[in-house]
Amino acid sequence: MPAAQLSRDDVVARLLTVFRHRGYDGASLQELSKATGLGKSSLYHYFPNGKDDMVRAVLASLDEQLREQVFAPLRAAGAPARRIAVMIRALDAFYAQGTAPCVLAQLVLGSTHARFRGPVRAIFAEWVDALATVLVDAGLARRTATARAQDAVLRIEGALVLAGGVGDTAIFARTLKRLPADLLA
Amino acid sequence: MPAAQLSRDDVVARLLTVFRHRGYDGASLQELSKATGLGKSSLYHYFPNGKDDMVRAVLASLDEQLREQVFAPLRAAGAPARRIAVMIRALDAFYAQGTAPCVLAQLVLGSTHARFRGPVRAIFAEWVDALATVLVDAGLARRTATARAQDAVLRIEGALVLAGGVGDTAIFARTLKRLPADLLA
DNA sequence: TGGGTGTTGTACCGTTCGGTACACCCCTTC
DNA sequence: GAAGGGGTGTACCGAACGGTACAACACCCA
Repeated sequence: MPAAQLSRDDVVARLLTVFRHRGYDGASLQELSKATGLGKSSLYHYFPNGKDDMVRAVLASLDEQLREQVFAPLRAAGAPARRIAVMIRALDAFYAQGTAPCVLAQLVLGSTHARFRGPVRAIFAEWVDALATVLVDAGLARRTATARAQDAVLRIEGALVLAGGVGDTAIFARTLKRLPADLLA
Repeated sequence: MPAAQLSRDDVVARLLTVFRHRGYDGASLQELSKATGLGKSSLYHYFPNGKDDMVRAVLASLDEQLREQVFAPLRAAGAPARRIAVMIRALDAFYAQGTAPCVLAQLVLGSTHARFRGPVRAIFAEWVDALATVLVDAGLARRTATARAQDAVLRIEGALVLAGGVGDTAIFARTLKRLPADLLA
């Protein structure tokens, strides 16, 4: 029950936006505090181990969010193309049309890559697996399905980097748009 | 003329390895000092504006390095497939088979994305342009050539992220391997 | 009405941060 | 061998860092 009626989920969501934009090292307690409206003492009340705990909470929340918005639809019944379309719509929103960085990429690069390896790896693995499931359902062999799923995930991550790098969000949009055809080809 | 006979280029190269692994915020002067063998005072002698100058030197060095090892071969005469192969060999070495992060991605994400936007954008743009040139030479229309060139660059960046994220460098290797065929298809 | 619990602001801790001042040292050049 | 200047180590600066201690608050339940 934080100050301004923020639920724990809301707090974690705000932490996410700081970490995804600043990275672990760039996210200071001061900024985290301002973004959540919680003083340092409250932050440490909810996250006793400081930034480390905050990132873990962010990753757990992200995992849950992706699970219901992306992985579950991907594994649900229905036409493969339709299931992929659901994922794409969710990703477009989550990454704000390519303007918002991926917190996973942020954590993989940087000095924290060892510390959060487990949860980060789990999310990526689950993502690839869910996507591969669709492709298997579409008739592809498991091996090629997995390879293509990896290619899709890696393209999304790369599109965020390149779009940010050249300042052209159309790159992200185009990458998303081409995904279904390339996946199901 | 640094302490241990390091040339300026060697110093910048060592700065690059720190920044690519730690990011801007994660790279402390202490680590930069240790990596180069230069004391803080010497570092500030060569780079009067501190980390900012160091990163600019790193980007300039990277630009030059890519120019001669990647962009020039890409634009040189010869069969398109051959030119692309040269690029791929260079990238495989530069990214240490997918184990070393990209400093450009590091700077695009993180809190520095505005500060170094210019040089980062220039490098990405030049890379895409050089690659598109090959594809135009191979007979593709300019528009499709550019789109495919962007796709290739973004795949490389994404492969580095995903390979790091799941701890599987084979993802990077496979991505590089498939590039020529996908590019020239 | 009186705990008790969860939550918070304030003040503070030691450390490290990026950055500076300066004396010194070596090596050249005359 | 004196003068100069590039290069360096040492010591230091104020600020910000991540993190803690603690007293007071608000609120619920008895």
